[in-house]
Amino acid sequence: MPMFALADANSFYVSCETLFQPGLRRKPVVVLSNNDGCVIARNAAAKKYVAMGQPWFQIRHASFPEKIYAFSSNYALYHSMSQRLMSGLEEMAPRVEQYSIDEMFLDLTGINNCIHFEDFGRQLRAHILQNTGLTIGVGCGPSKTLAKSAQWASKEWPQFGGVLALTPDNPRRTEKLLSLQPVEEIWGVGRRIAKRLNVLGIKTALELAHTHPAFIRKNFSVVLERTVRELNGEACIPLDEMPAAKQQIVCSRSFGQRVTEYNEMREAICHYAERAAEKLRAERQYCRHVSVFIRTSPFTPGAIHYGNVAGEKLTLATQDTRDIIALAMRLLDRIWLDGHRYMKAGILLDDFTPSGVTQLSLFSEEQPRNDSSALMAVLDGINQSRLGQVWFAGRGINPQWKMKRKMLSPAWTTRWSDIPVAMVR
DNA sequence: TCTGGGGTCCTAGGACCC
DNA sequence: TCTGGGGTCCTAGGACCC
Repeated sequence: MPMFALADANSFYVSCETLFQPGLRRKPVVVLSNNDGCVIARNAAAKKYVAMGQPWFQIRHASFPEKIYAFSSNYALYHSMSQRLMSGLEEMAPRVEQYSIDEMFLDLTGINNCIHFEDFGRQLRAHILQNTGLTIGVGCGPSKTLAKSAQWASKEWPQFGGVLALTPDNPRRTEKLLSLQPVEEIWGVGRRIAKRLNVLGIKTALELAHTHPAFIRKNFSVVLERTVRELNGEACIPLDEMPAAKQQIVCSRSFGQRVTEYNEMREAICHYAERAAEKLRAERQYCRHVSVFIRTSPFTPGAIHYGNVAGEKLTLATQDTRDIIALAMRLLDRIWLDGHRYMKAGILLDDFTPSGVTQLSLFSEEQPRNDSSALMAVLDGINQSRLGQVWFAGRGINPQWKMKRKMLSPAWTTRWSDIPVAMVR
């Protein structure tokens, strides 16, 4: 019988911030999305005042019984803390799957020959706390979905001390927990599906578990059918140790202020194209398809919302920034309309192949650039060295539209000049 | 004034083939 | 009355995740 654990950090982004400003730990703290747009993480103290996804401008001027501390997202810090967290977890289990920036599935099959699952969970917690300063929750179950449910419960009820195991030898306990879990809290059930299930009278995880899989498959999908089976302890979703190569790369951003000039938009698209090409090379892939999209804000009252996307296939697969910028510029020209106040734009690369020269068309005039890989290697080498930066002129210098990050914390763990100093008297 | 970014998988339907 | 059947490939859109 397989056994999975899910380990996940408590309010990860906020914890990363308060780790270096411990005085804020018990105060309400939130982390904001890019451009300081809306709330994407809250600690326990902030949960009673602020909803997930709530726009910051609504909160900033509202009055609360306590001051709410806000940080712009600092992904350099979160990534570096994530790496420490993940290597700490890897040390404790032979087979693991990193599921998100702060979550890891661990294969615990057979481990109960030596130690109880919950004792193991407590060891895991202590190990991570000591090595990173982060507090994690641990849920165990015979399927990934049940491990997720256990982890949800470990946070919902503090008396579990952040560790909870659902095991086949105690089915009553699993039933009890599932009867208390609303369907929208199940892993794989989002708002839409939850609504439809509620209409059918299925409100709790236990009620979903007791619904016939064939009925679910017919009326919903094979995905939800799998969830039903997983809730019944049947492991349908295996541990994925080697995540497959990416199938698409997206670079998109909302602007710090609206873009109305064509030249500004060109700079932005050029910048995103550069970033996307860099990511593509880091993945050691070549792409054969590029799309560009631009859109206005759907929230502006009165204004007509405009959004459009254009895509095109490349004759030759490429990972050369010059090819991707050139095509992106042509695509932008197809969808650009004067007179709109654009809020967001982006580029998407897909249709990947692991090597550049696939099959040269007999009649194609186009030939691959022979200096490409050497030049790109030099570009990436300089930019990764952190000693200097080079970029394509089309991106411009210090543009108006760049991201707002007014409340950014220092790069505590990734920049020498920002390393915290301990004062000893 | 002000509302995130980056992914995955599945399905339905159209185009096209013989 | 009744207007084929079966297959593949591609794309757009919808659902989900953090």
